[in-house]
Order: sequence, then structure tokens, then C-alpha cells
Amino acid sequence: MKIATFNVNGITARLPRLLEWLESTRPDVACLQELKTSDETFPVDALRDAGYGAIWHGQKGFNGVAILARDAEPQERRRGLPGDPDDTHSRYIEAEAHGVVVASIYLPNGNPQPGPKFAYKLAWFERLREHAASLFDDPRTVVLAGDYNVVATDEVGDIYSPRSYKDDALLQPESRAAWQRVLDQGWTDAIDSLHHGKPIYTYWDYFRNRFSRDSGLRIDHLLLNAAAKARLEQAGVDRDVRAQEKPSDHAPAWILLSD
DNA sequence: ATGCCTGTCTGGGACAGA
Repeated sequence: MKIATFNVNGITARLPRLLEWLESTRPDVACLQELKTSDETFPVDALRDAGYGAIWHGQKGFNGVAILARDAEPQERRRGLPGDPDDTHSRYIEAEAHGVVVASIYLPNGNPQPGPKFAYKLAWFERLREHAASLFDDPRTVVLAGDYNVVATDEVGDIYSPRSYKDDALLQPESRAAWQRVLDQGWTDAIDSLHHGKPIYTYWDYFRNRFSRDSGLRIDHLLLNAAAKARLEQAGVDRDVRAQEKPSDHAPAWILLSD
């Protein structure tokens, strides 16, 4: 079983790339982030024609998350994280599909820091940690996939060079500590666990030839509970998607689980 | 030193992204 996560940076502008990628890689479950579209304008028909059922939580202009399932309808478990009824951002959706519990996560960016956006990021991270605790203990396979907007370390396995990002919210000690507190529940970072130390990035800024220089960051992650970790066979990034015409600034990341 | 690109909403320029 293949499970993937892809920050599409606008599903309307990215629909041709998304459909090509679904057809060529055929993930069983795909988590999408940054839809940048309202619920009413989500391209459900095009995805159904491609063989995917979908649930989504859209938002006009920015944010937005979805879960796709090949030849199946994802069964929605939750939209939005508990803990803050005043949070209006569409950043979390959770479903069961093909016997696996999956969350699609778009963690707040947090820039500029310090400031209210950074405080929101850290608060959201804490709400995620509290919710994730119960999911880790689920005996079923659970995968928390998405754009976490955190670079785990300054090492080359996580970022090409920390120098130009040193003041960025993604690299701050508070962001890293919040990430570590989630991992401390027992979650496995799938790509890191199979490719530790290797420069396998998922995001390259659009400008300064960052992709052609492979000046990337690894910020899209798939976290596995114990049942999922026991099934982990492969993990990778479809970096060729980032080299296409009119690409997202992120590439899809994926795992392969045993049946 | 700097959103240097890109998408969205909108109808030109602001905002958001990382």
C-alpha cells in the first residue's frame, strides 16, 4: 500500500500536475495541502474521473486540506483539530481509507517570528501533539502526513544549508522542540528512518534557482505509529514532479507499507 | 539585504507562502 502527501500550492492551478502524478504513481491514499480553494470549487469530478474518492476541507484563498483514496471513499473521522473553537483555518482532516487511519496536516508556517503568527504555529503544534497522543495508541495503522513546516535539524539531511534560513520560523528551537515532543510519543519519521542523513528534500523555493541547485528543505513528513512502522518497506520523494512545467514548490513524499 | 517567485482574489496591488 502506497500513502503519499503533496502540498499542491493551489489545486486549481496544479490540477494537471496532480492528475498526471496520480496516474503515474497510483497512490492508494493521497493527502493534499494548500488547496487554496473553497469547498464549492474543489475539483471533485476530475478526481473521481481519475479513480479517486475524496474528502476535503477548503478555504477561500489559502490553506485547505484533502484526503484522496483510490477506488474508494475515505470515511471522514474529523475535520479541524480540537482545542480552539476560534481557529478558522482549514489545516487538518482525518479519515479511514483502505483500513488505514490517515491525517492530512498543514501546520502553520509561523513567519515572521517572533510575533502572533509564530505564537499561532506553536499553539497549533501543541494541539496536534495532544490529539496525536490518542492516535498513536490505536492498534490500527495510523499515518500523520503533511507539511509540518519544520526543519528538524541543521544537518544536510534536513536542509541544504541553514545560513539563509537561520531566522526563519521553520528552524527555530521552539518549532524543533514542538516537533520533538510529537516524536517523543513514539512516532517514526518514515523518510528519516530509512534515509537518515541523506539530502532528500521536499521543498525548494521558486526563486534563485533553488531547485536546479538542489537547495531544498525536508518539511513534508509522514509519521507512523507502531503498527504502521512494522509495515514500512520503502519511503521516498517524487522529485521529478518539482521539475515539471508550472510545478508546486513542494514535491510529493510517500511510503510503501506491506499488505 | 531582499519573497528575488507564484497563486489567489480581483481587476492592480495586496496578501500569503517558507
